Amino acid sequence: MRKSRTETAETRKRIVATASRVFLTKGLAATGIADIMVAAGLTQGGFYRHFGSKEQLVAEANGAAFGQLMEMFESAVAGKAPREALDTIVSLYLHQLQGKDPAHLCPLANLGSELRHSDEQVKATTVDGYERLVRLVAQQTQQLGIPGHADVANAIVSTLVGAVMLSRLAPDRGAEETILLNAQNVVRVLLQCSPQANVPTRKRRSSQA
Amino acid sequence: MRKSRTETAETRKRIVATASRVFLTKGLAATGIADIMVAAGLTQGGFYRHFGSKEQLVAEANGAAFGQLMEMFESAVAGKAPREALDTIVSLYLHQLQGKDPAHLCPLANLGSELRHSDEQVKATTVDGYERLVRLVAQQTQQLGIPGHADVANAIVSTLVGAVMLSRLAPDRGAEETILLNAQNVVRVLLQCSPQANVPTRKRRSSQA
DNA sequence: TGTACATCAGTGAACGCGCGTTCACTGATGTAC
DNA sequence: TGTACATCAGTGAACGCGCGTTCACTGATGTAC
Repeated sequence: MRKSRTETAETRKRIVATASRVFLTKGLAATGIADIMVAAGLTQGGFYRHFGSKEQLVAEANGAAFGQLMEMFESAVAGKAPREALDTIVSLYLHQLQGKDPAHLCPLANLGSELRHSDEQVKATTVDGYERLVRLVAQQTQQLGIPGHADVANAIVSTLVGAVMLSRLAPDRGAEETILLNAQNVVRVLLQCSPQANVPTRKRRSSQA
Repeated sequence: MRKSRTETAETRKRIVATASRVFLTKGLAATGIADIMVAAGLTQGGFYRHFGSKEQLVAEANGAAFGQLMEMFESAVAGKAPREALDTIVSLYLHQLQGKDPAHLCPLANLGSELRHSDEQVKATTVDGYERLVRLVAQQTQQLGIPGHADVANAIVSTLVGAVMLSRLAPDRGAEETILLNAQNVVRVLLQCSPQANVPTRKRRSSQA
C-alpha cells in the first residue's frame, strides 16, 4: 500500500488542512487524532508516518490556518487604497463566521486560551501569526500617515480579536451582531481621531519585535 | 469522619474557590478533579459528595470567578466619579495578571475559547458574567452622557478582553505591555471622540439583552 | 438530658473509557545492478 | 530496460496511561425517643 512521493506529500497536506478546520471549530483538546484522520479519509494508525505527535500537528495546523487567513487578506487587499484596504480587513476579520468556511477562522479568536497552554512550538507559530496580522494592519495605518501607526494597528487587532472571541460566546445572533458592529465602529473612531494627543501617561513602545 | 453542616458548607466553598483559581491559571481541560481536590486539601473521592460532575464544578467556579471580579470592580469604583471609575475599571482589568492573584483573572480573557465548547450550564454563567461586565462599564459611560453609551461600553469590553487575551500569548514582557497600553489608549480615544457621527452604515442595536 | 441509631463527609482504591501512541503486517513504490 | 530487493504509506488492532466516576468503608454528626 505504499504511496508515491507526490501522493504522500498530498496526504500530509490534506491531514494538516483537515486538522486546521476541525481544531478551529471543535477546539484542540476535544479533537482526537482519530477524528482528524477519519475526516481526512484515512485511519488512525497512519498518523505517525507523517507527524511525530499531536502537538506537532497542532503547530502545523495552526501555522496553516494563519497562512490561509493572511493569504485571504492579502489577496482581498491587493491594489486597494489603504483606507479601503483597512475596511476590507476589518470587515473580513469580523465576519469570519458568517462565511461558514472554517478555513478563514482566526486561531487567535477561536483557540486563544487553548493555545496559551500548548507547547513552545505551538506558541511560536501563534506569536508569528499574531505579528503577521499586526504587520498587515500596520502597513495600512502607516500609509494613512497615522501617527503612532504601529500602536494603532496593535490596538485594532486587540479589538478585532476580542470582539470575534466574544461574539462566539454570544447567546443569540443579535448580541453577536452588536459586538461585531461596535468593534467596527471602534476602528472607525480610532482612524478618525488619530491618537496623537494621548501619549501622556507613560513612554510608549513599538509593537514590532 | 462526617463533618458538621457549617464545615460541609465551608468545604464546598473552598473547593469552588480553589477550582476557580486552578482553572483560570491552568485551563479547563488540563485541570483534573484530583488536582483541585488535593489543592483544596482533600482527596479525589470526596468530590462527588459536593458536585454531580466536573462540568457542574466548572459552571460554579466560573460564576464564582465573575463574582469575585465584579465585587473587586464594584468596591474599587464605589463613590468615584464616572470618569475616574472607568479609568479604574480599565486599569484593573488590564493589569489582572500583574497582581499575581488568580482570584482576579477574568474567565473571558483566560478561558474564552474553552468556555465556548463547554455545556449549556457553563455557557449560561459565562454569558451572565459578560453581561454584568458590560453593564458595569455602561453605567459609567451613561453617567458620562456619552451618546450610544451601551454600544461604547460593549466596544470597550471587546477591546479589554482581546487585549488581555493577546497579552497572555505575548512572547515577552515588552510586547505584553505594548498591547495593554494600546488598549488603554483605545478607551481614552473612544471617550474623547464619542461616536455620535459614526452610525452611517447600518441600523444599530442595543447591546442589552 | 441521655441513649441508640441513621446519616453522610471524607478516604482510598478500583473501574472503565477515551485517546495518544505503538506495532506487526501488507503491498505498492523506489532503487540498485 | 528489466529484475530483485529494500523501503515505507497505510491498515487494523492493541497497549497503556490518565482521568472522570463509582464504591465499600469509617467514624463523627445529627436525630428520634
